Amino acid sequence: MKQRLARIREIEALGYRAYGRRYDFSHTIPQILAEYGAKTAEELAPGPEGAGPKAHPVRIAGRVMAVRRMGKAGFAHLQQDGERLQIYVKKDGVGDRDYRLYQLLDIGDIIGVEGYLFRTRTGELTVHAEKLEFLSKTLLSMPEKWHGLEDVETRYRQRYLDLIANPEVRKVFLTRAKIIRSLRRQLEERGFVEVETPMMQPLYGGAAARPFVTHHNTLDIDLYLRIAPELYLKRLTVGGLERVYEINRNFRNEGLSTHHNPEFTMLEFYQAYTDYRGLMDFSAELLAQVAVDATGTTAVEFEGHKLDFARFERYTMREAVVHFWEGEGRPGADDVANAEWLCRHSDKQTAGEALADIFERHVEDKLIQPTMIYDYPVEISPLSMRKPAEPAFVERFEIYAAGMEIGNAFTELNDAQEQRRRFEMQLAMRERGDEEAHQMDADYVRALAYGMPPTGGEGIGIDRLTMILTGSKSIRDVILFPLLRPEGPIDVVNLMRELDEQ
RNA sequence: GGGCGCGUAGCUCAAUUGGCAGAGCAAGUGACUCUUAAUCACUAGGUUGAAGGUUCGAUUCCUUCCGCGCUCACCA
Repeated sequence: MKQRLARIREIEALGYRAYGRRYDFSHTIPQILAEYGAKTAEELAPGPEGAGPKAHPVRIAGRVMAVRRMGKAGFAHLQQDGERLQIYVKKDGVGDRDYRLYQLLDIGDIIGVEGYLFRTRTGELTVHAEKLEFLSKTLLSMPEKWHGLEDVETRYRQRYLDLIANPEVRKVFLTRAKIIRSLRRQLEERGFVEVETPMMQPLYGGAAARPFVTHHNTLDIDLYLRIAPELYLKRLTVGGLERVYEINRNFRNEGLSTHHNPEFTMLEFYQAYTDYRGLMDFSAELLAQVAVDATGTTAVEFEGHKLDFARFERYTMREAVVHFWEGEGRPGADDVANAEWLCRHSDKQTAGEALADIFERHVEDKLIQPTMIYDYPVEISPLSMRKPAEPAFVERFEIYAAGMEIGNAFTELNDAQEQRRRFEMQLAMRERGDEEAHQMDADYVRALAYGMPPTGGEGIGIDRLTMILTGSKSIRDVILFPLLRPEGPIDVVNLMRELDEQ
């Protein structure tokens, strides 16, 4: 770093700014590659009509990623938007001052180059430089040039380096943006309105999870970071926003794993006058289109499996247990409907909880193909409507792919009296020590008491969906800054202070 | 929280049974006006994650701690 700080003075002595200002480029590097990438040397060279040697003048800017110097001339690669273009700098071509600047370049510096396009002897599209401008100095050295940056911890902590060094990482996050854009566009086309509801909530609800707690000083109250936006969004359907959605963060104070980050992004949407059957059909359409928008096809590769979002499988939870059971003691349809059999195969208290438990242990990780599992036990679904013919079950389904849950949806319970009873059931569970049981949300019950239209609601985990559509096996690879333990002192700053004092 | 594994130069990695801590890239100096993992010569770069222990001697063996990864548990 000492050398590089000294180099700043050399750059300034030549009359350049080490930290430049505005640079009006004529093309981005990807634009040049797209526009001229297919042009031959002859097409770029001065034409017979006398187009002149500067037929294709360009001004570009980018980060220096490689330099090859050969005495009085040399090459460098500039990177912008994840793509690289070579420049050729010849002492005769740029003059002594710019050539001296070229000799001072470090890998990682950001420069502007004005010149014209040509092809080298080996055929690479290159900018023949005529004028250089210095735009920003790097004080630290870049990751190694052909292994890139591989240390997983550094990649997560210093994501900017990961993005510079590993172009495929950039692609993952661009795909994530496409997924979100596709969902927004499809929802907007169907008349959904995007809203924002509180992330700091006096009562948390809408899911079973432990919350983060924070404090508001002036009001002197504790607030919870939301575990789900659900109850607020349904208040809005009461208010006549019949199609609403929200894409934003939820926070759950739980363990970290390759499938869990404490803050994660959910899409939740609510549509009045439909039910879970309507949402199953809608989800299949929505996700198939997202897959196309993000990857160009409905069939994606994940961990060696071909997943086709154009072909959703559907099973009831009970069917799934029968169908996917492996090994000894495979149950029949009558077994999974039998409370005694269920309780014998789980240590849960009720038949419904036992069924869900058995499903999670025997089925969930086998749901590789995109699958919808429907008809859930009422015990684990305090906010969904019961099936009229089967009151032990609710009109709920979850979407699975690659062995992960990526969505959860149900016909919303809009009977205020029944909702009040369900909350009281949850309160009883809470008193028995279940930290994750729902709190009574009196305001929500009051909202329902004004009448909510029959409504279907759904949540889709954006991070997990992105994992599947980008082939990422850890959720940390699809979150730019995943939660890590704090790093401790960063000695670069101390070094900078010492060098500054000298 | 449990189990397994990893931590060596800025980066990517070596180091035999416990016997002088190394290479490539990056960096510095010099040569070179079409190179592309540029090449060639030379130079510098280390608290081997931390602390303790065993030993004549520890990157190597032991203990504890720190950080990270995988995995199990937890997590509709």
